[in-house]
Amino acid sequence: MYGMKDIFDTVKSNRISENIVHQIRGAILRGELKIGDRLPSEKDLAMKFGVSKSSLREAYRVLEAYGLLEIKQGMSGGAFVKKVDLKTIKDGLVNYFFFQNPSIREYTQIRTFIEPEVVKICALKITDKDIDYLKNNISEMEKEVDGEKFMSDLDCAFHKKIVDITENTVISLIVESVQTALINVKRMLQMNHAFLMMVCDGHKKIVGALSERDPDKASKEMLKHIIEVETGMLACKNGDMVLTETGILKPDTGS
Amino acid sequence: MYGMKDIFDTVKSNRISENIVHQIRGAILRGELKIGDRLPSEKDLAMKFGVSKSSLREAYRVLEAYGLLEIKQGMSGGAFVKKVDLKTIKDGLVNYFFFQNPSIREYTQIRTFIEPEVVKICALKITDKDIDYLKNNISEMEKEVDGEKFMSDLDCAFHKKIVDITENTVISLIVESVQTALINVKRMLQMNHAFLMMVCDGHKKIVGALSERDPDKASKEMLKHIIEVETGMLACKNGDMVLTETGILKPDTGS
DNA sequence: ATATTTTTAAACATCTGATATTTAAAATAT
DNA sequence: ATATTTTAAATATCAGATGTTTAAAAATAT
Repeated sequence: MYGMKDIFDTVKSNRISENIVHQIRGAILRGELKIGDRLPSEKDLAMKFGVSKSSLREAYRVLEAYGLLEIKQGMSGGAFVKKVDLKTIKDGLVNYFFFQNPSIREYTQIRTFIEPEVVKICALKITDKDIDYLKNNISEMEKEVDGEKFMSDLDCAFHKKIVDITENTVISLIVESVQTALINVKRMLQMNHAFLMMVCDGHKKIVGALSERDPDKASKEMLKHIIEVETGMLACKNGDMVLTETGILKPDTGS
Repeated sequence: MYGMKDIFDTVKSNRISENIVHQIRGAILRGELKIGDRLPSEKDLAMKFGVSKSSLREAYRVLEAYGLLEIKQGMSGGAFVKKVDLKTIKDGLVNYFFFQNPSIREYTQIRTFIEPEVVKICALKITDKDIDYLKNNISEMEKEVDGEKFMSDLDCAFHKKIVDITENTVISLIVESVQTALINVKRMLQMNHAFLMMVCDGHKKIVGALSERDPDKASKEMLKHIIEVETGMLACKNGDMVLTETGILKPDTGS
């Protein structure tokens, strides 16, 4: 008998709500319930399942937390099957990374693997309209070199735009998520004016290479930019420092 | 006034439970609540917040769905702050990818960016014990070339082991998640014996290169393996086919 | 007829309070 | 000491009442 332990999940809960969550999620993932479908009202479905309203409500809440349902109040309201959106996933990753607390190096490493390749593809597919968008993004950024909060959004939007041009939903998800997580790290650091100028400059060079439709040049500029950002972030905190659970920066005393 | 819309999130709900979720999640993410901390009992906290038990219960349920809390019944039970685990994230991604329904190409592309680089690092850090583990994994796999279900787990474990050697939590998360998502696609296809043999063969060559501590060779073998798997999967479904919402394979009529 | 306002009903949101079940610890018996 | 039983704290579930939201229907005014 080959490792039975690997086949079955350990049963830990017999909660009614979990059972219902499992059934409804299963129905969605099997395609029996489609986007926009309206589930029965709490009262009706509770009756049908033979459980109390509260148990059913909890199930609906969990499914809503998963991003699988949208629950609307009022007449012709109810629970509707919904496409899971990126925000749900990103929020989950923020929660995950909070405890994982990856180093700047860890974030940078994955970026150096993906984004230089992404921009290569991008150089071959990019349109003039896309280039205008990116150029506009940079000018907006230059106007805002003092407002870090706006910068973060523009920085995200820049990298998001580039990755979206590849039309690969998996890569988009990953790049955007890493970007979001990194922004959260940046927020903790006090980025100075020089850093923000450096970011703008890097973006300009990338767009320059993209305008020339030069994949290799774009790739090199992207790699340089990512490394520069890492260096800048590390410099923003003299010595090795880590983000602690209290959100305060303190020296990394090693593990 | 620079684009106010970008600063504030649109307020959509005034639900009590959501407010509580927001507060508790915030306290965790600010580090005011740490792993293992026990929150007050439902009754007590409901009193403290001045809300009903049911509203508080819903909040606890949602936080549990996020993976931030573990709720235990019985004496000295209650709600405990918990590190978000990988399963929570993976399940979320399964939900997300179900609707996104990426093509095999999209999965393969990201793999070709990451895993050949990962295995390079791996070649420099791998220990003899790690190699034994990988070799053992392959022999297990060879024993099971007929039991596809077991194969999937072993296949995942193989790639997981390699990525874990890099000691980069961000990359591990991504590789494992893509792997899991891909396994779900594979499950829908009827993988034949030849395919499974090919996987084993690819793994053997990768481990061979790793044993020699040859990063470039390992990288090339990994890339070859990934492309072979893609080709094999595409071959498993004559013509271009997609995973539909009903879980059935049908010809991709293009978009 | 058209536009505005009011009413209405369906559905979720919240509250109250009771009962059942689970579980670890404390008490008891062996 | 060990095994068993009891107990108490906490969640799980249920039932039913009341409040709030919301879109559609009805009534009203223009």
